[in-house]
Amino acid sequence: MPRSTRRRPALAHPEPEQIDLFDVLHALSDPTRMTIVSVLRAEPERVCGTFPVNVAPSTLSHHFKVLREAGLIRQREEGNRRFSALRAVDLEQRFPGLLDSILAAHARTAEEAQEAQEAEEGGGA
Amino acid sequence: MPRSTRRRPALAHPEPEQIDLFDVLHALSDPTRMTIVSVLRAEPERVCGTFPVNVAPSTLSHHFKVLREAGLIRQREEGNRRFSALRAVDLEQRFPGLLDSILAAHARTAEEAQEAQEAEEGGGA
DNA sequence: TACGATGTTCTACGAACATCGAATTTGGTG
DNA sequence: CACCAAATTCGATGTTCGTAGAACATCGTA
Repeated sequence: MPRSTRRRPALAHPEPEQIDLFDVLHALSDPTRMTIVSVLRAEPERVCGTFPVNVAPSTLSHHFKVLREAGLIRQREEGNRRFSALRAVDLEQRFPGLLDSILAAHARTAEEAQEAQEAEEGGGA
Repeated sequence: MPRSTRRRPALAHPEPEQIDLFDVLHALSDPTRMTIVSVLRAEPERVCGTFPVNVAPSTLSHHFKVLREAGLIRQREEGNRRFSALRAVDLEQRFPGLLDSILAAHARTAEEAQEAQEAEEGGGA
């Protein structure tokens, strides 16, 4: 019996057909969580502590839990670290086109925010 | 100066470019509001009190306000009644494909709920 | 074994939210 | 004018949410 694995309770992930639309929309209605998902779309996996967000570790842990229980990300443990990955395939199967259109909308919003910031720095300072 | 119109303050609607993605997602993360939007997609306009939702009038009024301020619906007054319409064109311009994919996802969810109910009535009773 | 790093759980708190009932405003109609 | 209908605003209530600090668990390593 392996002693070094699964000491903590296994991470709960909903099955693809159990993913609830309202949970997904609620999860993505928070900027911090949207950032996490957005970053995760560009790379296969990432360690929890390396996301570009300004919140306390406990808060970040809470957000990961919300995303995981909503079915948006999958988390696996490796030693001390925890890797997160976007469940893009499962989400595409469950709600085709949904994630893409939301992330596209967010990318547009992010562009605007950046342009506004540049305009402020250039003209306001 | 017409006395019979615009006694109450004009209804506030955000411009298309002011529509915020997080406001939209949050607005649609509530089942009652999702139902309103879903119904509104199928017809051009509808009177407030005729939506198939089970909440008090004051609660419904609150939900309409959330939807309106998020930019999802447009409301106009006609006499005593208030008509609501989906801002499909504005939303498509602001976030292309977003509303369609969300409503498609909701339609799929609604189908499942109906099937589950039928299965329960047929096999469980 | 002791220590540091990573991440979680527990607890708490203020803000926001969904809900309702009562009172109010407005408009149509007898 | 009196009354009713439609919808809102206001006030209150209980819940959920986002946040952070403290304590705890786990792992790798000196």
